Amino acid sequence: MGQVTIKDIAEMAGVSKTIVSQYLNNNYKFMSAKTKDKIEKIIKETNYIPKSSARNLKFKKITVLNIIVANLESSFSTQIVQQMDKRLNSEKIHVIISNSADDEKKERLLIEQAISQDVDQVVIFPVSNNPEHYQLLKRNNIATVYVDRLPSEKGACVLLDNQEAITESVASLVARGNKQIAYLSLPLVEYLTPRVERLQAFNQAMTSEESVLPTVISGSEATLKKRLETLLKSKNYVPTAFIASNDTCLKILLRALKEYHYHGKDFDIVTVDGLELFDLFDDIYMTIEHPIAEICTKIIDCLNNQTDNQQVFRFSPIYYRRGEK
Amino acid sequence: MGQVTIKDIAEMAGVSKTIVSQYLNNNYKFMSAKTKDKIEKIIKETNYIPKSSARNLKFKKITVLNIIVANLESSFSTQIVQQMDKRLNSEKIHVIISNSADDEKKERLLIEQAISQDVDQVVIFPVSNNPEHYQLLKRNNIATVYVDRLPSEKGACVLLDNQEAITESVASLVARGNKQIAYLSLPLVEYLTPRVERLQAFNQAMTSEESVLPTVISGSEATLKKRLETLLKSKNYVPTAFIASNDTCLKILLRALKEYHYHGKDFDIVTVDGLELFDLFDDIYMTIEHPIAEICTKIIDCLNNQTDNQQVFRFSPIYYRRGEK
DNA sequence: TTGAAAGCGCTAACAG
DNA sequence: CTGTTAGCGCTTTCAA
Repeated sequence: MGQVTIKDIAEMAGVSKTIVSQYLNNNYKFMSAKTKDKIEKIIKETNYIPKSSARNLKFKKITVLNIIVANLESSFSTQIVQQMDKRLNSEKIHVIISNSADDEKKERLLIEQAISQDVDQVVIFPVSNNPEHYQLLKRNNIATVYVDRLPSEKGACVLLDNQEAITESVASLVARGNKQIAYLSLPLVEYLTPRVERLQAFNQAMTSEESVLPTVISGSEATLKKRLETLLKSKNYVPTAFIASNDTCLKILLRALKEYHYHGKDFDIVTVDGLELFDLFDDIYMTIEHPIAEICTKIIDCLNNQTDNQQVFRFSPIYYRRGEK
Repeated sequence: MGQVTIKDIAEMAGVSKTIVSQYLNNNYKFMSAKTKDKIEKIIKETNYIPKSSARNLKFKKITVLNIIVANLESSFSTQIVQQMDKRLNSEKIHVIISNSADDEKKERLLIEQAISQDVDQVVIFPVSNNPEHYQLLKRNNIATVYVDRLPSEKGACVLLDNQEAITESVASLVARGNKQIAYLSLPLVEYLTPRVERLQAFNQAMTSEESVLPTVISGSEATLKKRLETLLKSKNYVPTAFIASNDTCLKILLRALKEYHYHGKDFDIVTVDGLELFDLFDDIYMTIEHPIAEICTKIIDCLNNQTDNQQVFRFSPIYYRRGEK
């Protein structure tokens, strides 16, 4: 008993495909109650589910939204995915998720797959600065929203107000009397908007804080770890506060602090993302989170009003401070 | 410039659709070099990408694998997803990910969507014990592999050897001289295989350890937290060791220990999953992980030899012990 | 109320 | 080497 089709249902019900099709589209007004019941019964029995690929061939019936994340392990990504999925996935909209794994080639493949699968909407965490990828989406009339990173192509984009987040971080740390602040970042690739913007904001904030000594440490995970070790070992200068520009940096920092038995020595750590560690380490003075619900609302808005909303939208962060709860 | 189709390409190249179709299927043997070049050029220029929905309508061309996870935040799930995706996603196989969010209704919807989208293979972390859901997959000839939980329906299933994992945990803790061991679990719903099997293994291991006093604490996250607090506050009896039956329990435990300033008081914690916290807390004596690569190999094997492999496959855990590295 | 026919984008026989 | 034709599963005119 291979795939059952509309033809089978029609034959079993003793009607034509047309009637069954009407039934499938909840168009009962021309149908006798008897016919309707009969079709309903047969569909139930056979577990018939129409193929959306066939339905969409001539007339678009089902909207498919493809969320392409760059990193399945980042909490920001999974929160966006979960929220979007929860709000949108339904009989009418199918939400499918893909993972580009921070790989430019993979991203290209996924975009091509999206097009070939006749996807209608894409929400993407871009991993390349190759405009060609994104032009493909546009050419195929796919409504697109970029998340977290400014696209090389004109389009709707949502991201954190990085400037505000870091400015506030510095202000908080200074207000608490810190004179030596270290800033941790992954490699500063030019098109990785959050990294670049956050560091810029840090440097800018520092220019007006003359009494504070800043240190910037950046590099791959391994490099970052090494540099941090060097810093912590050099007994002459150890910062009193750290800014982890994302949760990966935060974890590296916490490991290093533990290894050098610096835990409990009263540091002030501020981090962007990584809220789940907030409750576990007193050293984390403040965690900065993305306003997920708000961002998703805007994403949905942009998907539906693609022409009006070809801009960049920045969102004020949410601050979790120690003792506030 | 809406969707460009095979017809457009054929017209632009001055040939029939057939030739273009042959080109698309890498079937060049009947084609003049000139024709081939012309088609190639036009496809490049127009960024034409054929629709797999149309290709698959009559003759199956592209395989679609749908991974349905129950919890996007569990590291086991994301690791499986990433590994599977890395190994399989290609021109010939599209891997799409969905999230049932531990919701039975959602799972049903996703299964129906998979069928309607003409998915060929499903890898699912089941969330219900409703056999009907899974029969739907079978009826539609979808190759299915269940992960982590025994299905209510006969089929291929891969999961951790929970018995071995917990037996080994207890043995380790006892060998280290622990006389009071507390076991933490989320609610013991009957069809949540890992929870049930692990607790059974714990109870069984305890029957042969007469000198050890076991405590079992289970419940929802909130309940677990409360019970743990009660336990830690009652100064008369505090365990010397804990077994966290998964990473959610581990986080609750670590929070509770911190809140009561028990950190650094030399507990022995063993946990299933949650390796990322291993380096951050000395109290974690051992972390038990799933052998992801091995499991994925078996999943792929089962997908491809569906008829031979309708059994349950259990995998020996990987143990990370403090000081081993 | 219902059915026949055309067509969506694509592939594969089969003719030329 | 290339084109014609039929058909995949479904929806929608349009006619009965």
